Amino acid sequence: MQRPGGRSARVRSAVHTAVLELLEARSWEELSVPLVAEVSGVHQATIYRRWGTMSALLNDVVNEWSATTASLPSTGSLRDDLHIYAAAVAKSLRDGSVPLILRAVVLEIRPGERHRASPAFAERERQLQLMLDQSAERGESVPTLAELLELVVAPLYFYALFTEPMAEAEAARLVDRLLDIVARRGPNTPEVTS
Amino acid sequence: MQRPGGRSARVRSAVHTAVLELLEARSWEELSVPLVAEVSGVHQATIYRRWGTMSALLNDVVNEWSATTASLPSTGSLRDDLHIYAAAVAKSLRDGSVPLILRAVVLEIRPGERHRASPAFAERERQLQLMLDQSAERGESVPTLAELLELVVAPLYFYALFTEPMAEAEAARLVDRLLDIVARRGPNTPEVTS
DNA sequence: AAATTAATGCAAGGAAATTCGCGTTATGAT
DNA sequence: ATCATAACGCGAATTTCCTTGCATTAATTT
Repeated sequence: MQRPGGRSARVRSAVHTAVLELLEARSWEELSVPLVAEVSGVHQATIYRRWGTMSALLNDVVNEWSATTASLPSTGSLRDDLHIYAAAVAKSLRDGSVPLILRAVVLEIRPGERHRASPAFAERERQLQLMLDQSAERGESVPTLAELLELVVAPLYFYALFTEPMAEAEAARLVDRLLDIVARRGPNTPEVTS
Repeated sequence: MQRPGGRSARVRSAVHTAVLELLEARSWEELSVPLVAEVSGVHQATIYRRWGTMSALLNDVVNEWSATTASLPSTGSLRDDLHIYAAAVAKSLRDGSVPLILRAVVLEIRPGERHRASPAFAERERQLQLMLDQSAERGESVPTLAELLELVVAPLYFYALFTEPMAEAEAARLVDRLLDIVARRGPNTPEVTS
């Protein structure tokens, strides 16, 4: 019989908060369970028993973070929705802690093991597909999810990881290019590729 | 007075080889200096003295690897060059050890510190810019470096990191889309943006 | 509110990682 | 060939990380 409420929830929250604080303040390699224990006020043994490894703890933090991230906009116009979404992603990627969370996701990749999308991204993709579907029902010509990922999301993450996070204005440029391609393909939406 | 040759070079090579072996064989978090020492036959203390941390060692391996990577193609046709390049990147991203090296690059990002492109990428970008310049001199209409990065390189890395590495055929699709955009913009190359 | 028992705290113990002192090897200069 | 010393090997000391057994707290059931 599990006991998710009360003290356990408080401990979980304290540990998560401490991890996020440390991710912003210290460098990656000095992040450790004993440090998190000290900052959070939770005992080491508790953290080890509940999460096992630093890596698993990071993964939990990432899932929590993605779940509580603001939901997608729904203005009735795909163009507006995408602009808002792209700006939000660009902003979050500039916020400091998010690139570090990204590193946690990257660390979860195991060699050999064919890794599906990390949970954080799976949820995001589901929401994006929903946005596209709703737009299609309104009769707009919509890009595919793959196009959205490749032309908007991928560049945002690429720059954030390897060079400098994009400015929000630049992110808008990505959306415009995507919609430009879609528009040129034809305003009347053909059959959806099954 | 430094002594880069002879034994030092041999030690460096043995350690690098061991790291690459371990990156392919074991999971990320069981990678450690003592393990590298055992596999390479080089003493722990030597590794600690020369590289300091596992992270710094990984960075060194990455730089070495990028320096010895095959140079870019030069067929006389930008389209062919790009297809070959994209296929090569896609292939290397499927090869197992390279995604792991990618992680090393990502891990080098320090909080706060405004990170420019890592040396490995800076060199790659230089080579790509050269390819584009040569094509422009031949009178072809060329994309900008940013366009090439955003439309071809970014999706390749995005998929490799967060879902599944792309197949080489899919990579070709990215190149076609890029060239399609460039062609529609006008076959006559305008002034180069300074 | 009494009872049951997850979940945590605590402290000691063991395991792994990192550093240090010192003797040895062999590179590069003379 | 000889010399000075950078770089390495070795083993021990030290620090840090992780585990384990037991006592305590408090969430949940009755």
